[in-house]
Amino acid sequence: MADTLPKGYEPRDVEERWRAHWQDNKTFTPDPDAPGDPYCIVIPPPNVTGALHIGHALNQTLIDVLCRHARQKGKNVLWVPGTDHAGIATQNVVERALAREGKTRQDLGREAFIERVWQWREDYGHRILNQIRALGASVDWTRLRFTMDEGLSRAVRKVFVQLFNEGLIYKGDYIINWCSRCHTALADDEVEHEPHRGKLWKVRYHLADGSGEIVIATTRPETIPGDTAICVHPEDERYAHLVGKSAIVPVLGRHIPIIADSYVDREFGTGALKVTPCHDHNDWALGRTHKLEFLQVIDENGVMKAEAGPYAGLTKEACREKIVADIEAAGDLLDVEELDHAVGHCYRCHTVVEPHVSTQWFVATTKMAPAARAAVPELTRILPESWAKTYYRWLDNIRDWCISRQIWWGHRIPAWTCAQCGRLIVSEEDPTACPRCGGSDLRQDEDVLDTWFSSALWPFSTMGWPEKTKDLARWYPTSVLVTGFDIIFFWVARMMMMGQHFMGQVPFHDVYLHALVRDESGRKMSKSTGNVIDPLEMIDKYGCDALRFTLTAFAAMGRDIRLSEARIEGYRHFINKIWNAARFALMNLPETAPAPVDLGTVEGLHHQWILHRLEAVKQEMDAALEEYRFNDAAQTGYKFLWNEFCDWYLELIKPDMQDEARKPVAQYVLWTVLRELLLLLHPIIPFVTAEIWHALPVPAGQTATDIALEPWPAARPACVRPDEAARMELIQGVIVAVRTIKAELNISPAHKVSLLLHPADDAQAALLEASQGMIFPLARLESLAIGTDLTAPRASASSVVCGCQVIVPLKGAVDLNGELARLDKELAKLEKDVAGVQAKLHNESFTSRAPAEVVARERERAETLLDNRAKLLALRERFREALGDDGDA
RNA sequence: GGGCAGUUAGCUCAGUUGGUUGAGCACCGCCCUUACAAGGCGGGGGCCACAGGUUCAAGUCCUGUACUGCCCACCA
Repeated sequence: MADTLPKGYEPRDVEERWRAHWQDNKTFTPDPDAPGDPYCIVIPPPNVTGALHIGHALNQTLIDVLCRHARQKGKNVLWVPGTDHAGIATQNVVERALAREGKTRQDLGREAFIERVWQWREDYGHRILNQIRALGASVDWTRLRFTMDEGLSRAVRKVFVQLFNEGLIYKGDYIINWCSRCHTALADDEVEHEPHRGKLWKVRYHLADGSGEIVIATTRPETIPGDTAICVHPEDERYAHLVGKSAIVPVLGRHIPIIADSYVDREFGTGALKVTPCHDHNDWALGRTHKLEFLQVIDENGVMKAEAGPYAGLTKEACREKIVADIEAAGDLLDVEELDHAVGHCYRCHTVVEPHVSTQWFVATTKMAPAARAAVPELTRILPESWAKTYYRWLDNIRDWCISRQIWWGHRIPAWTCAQCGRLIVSEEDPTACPRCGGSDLRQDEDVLDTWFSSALWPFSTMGWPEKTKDLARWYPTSVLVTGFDIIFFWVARMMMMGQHFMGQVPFHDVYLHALVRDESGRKMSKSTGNVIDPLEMIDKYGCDALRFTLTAFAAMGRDIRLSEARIEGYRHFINKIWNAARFALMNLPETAPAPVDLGTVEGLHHQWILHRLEAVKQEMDAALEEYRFNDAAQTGYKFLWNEFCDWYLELIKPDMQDEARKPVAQYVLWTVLRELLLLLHPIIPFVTAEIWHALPVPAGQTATDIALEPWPAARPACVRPDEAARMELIQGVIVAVRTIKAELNISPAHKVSLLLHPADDAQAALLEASQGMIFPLARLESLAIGTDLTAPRASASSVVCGCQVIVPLKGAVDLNGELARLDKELAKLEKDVAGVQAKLHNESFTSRAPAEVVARERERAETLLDNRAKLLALRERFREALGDDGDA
C-alpha cells in the first residue's frame, strides 16, 4: 500500500511546492527549435500599479487552460508574460504618494520624478507578477516583458518614426478631451459618458441691427464668452429670416453671425444653437465648415482666460454662476429647465472632461482601419461571433487617434524642434544637430505617448521586434488573444492595425472575448461598492484549483459571470473529492505500477463500462477545449469524476480488491483511468493533479514524472463499447430501485434486505446472474434470487426496471400503506409518459414525416413503458391482496 | 437615438446541429457503509418571460411585446 496522502486536501503547501518546481525547472520555457506546431499567447499585460483582481484571475486561468492543453497536445507552446507601464494610472499613484510627503511632481522636476516612478516600480511592480505566479499560470518567466523596457521602447520609437515618415502620424491643432486633473489629453474612448442631471438655460441674444432677437438653449452658459456664431436649421421657418444677420453676445457685446446648418435639431431646445468652436466637439466641426472664428476662453486648468472679458480669472464653475446672474439681471434669461444628458468623465480619475483645443499628435487610424476590418473573420476569428459586429462598427466610424499625453511617465515622443530654425525632427536616435541649420539647441517634445500605443505593438514587440528573432519566426502570428470585451477598442483593434502594418500579418488567429466577472447580483465589482472578491484571498482560503475550477466552470461563451464566494467554496469540495478518490486508489494499488492488462479485451462489465465512458469523456473534453467551451470541459470532467468514477466505479471495485484473482485487473484499470482522468483535468486544476500524479505508483525502475509535461491521453478505440455500457445501466437501475424502495419505506440503508429479480428475458437473466457480485454490496442485500418461477411473498415492495421486476419482500414493522402510495406515485409517472408517447405515435403525420430512426426510438420506448406499466399494475394488484389478507387475518 | 445580450427549479447558471429540460448551492428524509460528513443514499421542486408563426415535433428557428443589463452615439 502506497498511502502517502493526508486525509483532507491542504492546498497551500502543495501549490507552493509546484509553483517553485515549475519555475525552478523552467518547465514552461519553450525551445524555438523544438518540434510541434507553434502555439502562442501573449498575456494581456496588467498594469504595474494594479493588484490582481478577479478579472485577471479569469483571464489568466482561461489562457492557462488553453496553454496547458496545447502542450498536452504536443504543441510548442509559448506564453509571454509581462506588464504595462500604464502612463496616467501609474503617474497618478506616484503623485499621490508624493502628495503624502507634501510634494508635487513639479517640485521634483521631470527627471527626478521619472526616477521616482521607476523606483516605485522596483518596489511594487513585482506584486502583480507574484499574483500571476500564484494562479499557476504556465508562463515563460524568462521572456518577461515590460512596455517601458529597453527593447519595447526601441520598438515604439521605430514604429513612431516609420508612421511619421509614411504620413500616418501627424501633429495638429484639434479639439480633444482634456482632463484638467490629470492635465492631459484623453483619447475619445478614454472618456466615459455618465448620465447627469443638468440644466438647460434659454438665453436671449439681441440682433445687432436692433430688429429683434433670437433665443438659444445651452447647458453650458460659461462658454458664452467663446461664442462665435449662432446656428439654426436651414429649413426652420421660424428663423429663416434671421440667417445672415448678426447677434450680440450677452454681456460681452461682440457681434456674431447667425448661420444655418442641417446638423441642428429643430425639436431640441429652441431650435437655435450657440456655437463655441473651442469648447465643444460639435461646435468645433461647425466652426470648421463655416470658417468661424475660434475663440478659446477656458484654459487648461479650467480657468477663464482674458478673452472672457469680465469673467477672466474665474473658474469655469464660478463663471457659470456669474454669467447666468448677469444675464438674468439684464432680463435675457427666459427659462431654466432640468435636463438629463450625458457628461464625459476621465476614465482614470473621473473628473469631468473639458473639450479643449490644443496641438496634439495623431495616428491616422482612419487610414489603417480598413485593413483591420477586412481581416475579420477570414484571417482572425472573433469569438463569440456577436462581437465582430461591434468591432466592425467601431472601425467603420473610427476617428484619428490622439496619442499625445501631457504627462511625464511614458514613452516620450521622439520629436525635436530646432530652436534656431524651427525645424521639426523625428528620429529613432536622439539627434545632436539640426539637419537644416546645424543648430544644436534641439528641444524634445514634452509629451509622452498614450499607453495603448506601446500596447498595440505587444504581440511582436515582446518577441524582439524590430530584430528578426527566432521567437518571431516561430510564434508570430500568435494563436489566440484571450481578453475581456471591454478593451476591444483600446487594444484589440489597435493591435490588429499595428500588426498588419508592421508584420504584414494579423497578430492572432483567434480572439476569444471572455465575460466580465460581476458580483452575485450582477453588479460590476469595484472597490467603492465593496463587492470585490479578491482572488488571492480565495486562493488562500480555498486553494488555487478551487478558484480556477469555479472560473472555468462558469466561463460560458458570451455570458457574464456572477461570482460569489459560496461557489468557490462549493467547488473546493470537488478538489477534495479528487483527493480522496486518489487516497482510495493509493490504498488499493501496489508500490509499483500494476502489471498491464489488455484493456480492449478486459473482463468485467464495470471495467468495460468505465473504460467506455472514459473514451467518451476524453473526446468531449478535448473538443470542448478546442472550441473554447470551457464550461463544458469543466462540467464533463466534474460529472465523470464524481458521478461515475467515484459514485459507481470505486464502489464496484471494492469487492474486487478483496479477491486475489480479480484484484490485478481492477488495479490496472483503476490506475489507468485515474491517471488519464488526472491528465484530462490538469489544464483546469494543475496543482492537485500534479500532486496526485506524482504520488501514484510508476513501473519499477522508473521515477514519477511531472504531469505538466505529459501528453493528452490517446484514444483507445477498442474500449468503445456501447453495448456493454448499456448493460451496465440495467445493473445500476436495479441497484437504484432497491435503494429507492428502502429510502421511501424508511428502511435504513444499512439494513440488508432480500431481493427477488424477475428478468424480462434470458439475456437479462444471464446478465443479472453474472452481475450478482456488483448488486449484492451496492444494494446491500441479505440474499438474492433470480428467476421467473420464483414466488414472492405477497407483502413485497416492487418496481420495474427495463422490464425486469425488482421485488423486495417486506418483513417486520414496515409501513405497508407507504408502499401502496409509492407504487401509485410511480404508476402515475409512468401513466403520464405512456400518454405522451402514445399521443405521438397515434399522430399520423408524426409516423409518416419524422425520420424513421426517431419513430423507431419512440416505438421502442412505448413498448418498454407499456411493459413496465403492465408489470407494475400486476404487482400493485398482488400487494393490495396482501393488504386485504393482512386485514382479514 | 442606435446596437448587442439576457429572461429555464428558491438562488446562480448549463442545455452543441429542433426529437422525453440538467447541474451546483439551498430545502426535506435516512445514514459516521473501512477514500471523502468538504461525505453517502434517496426525495420534493420548472405551462423554459409573454404573444404569434414555421414544423410531424420548438427551451432550441422566425416575428413582435415586456422587463433587465451592457456597449456605442455630436440633441447644444
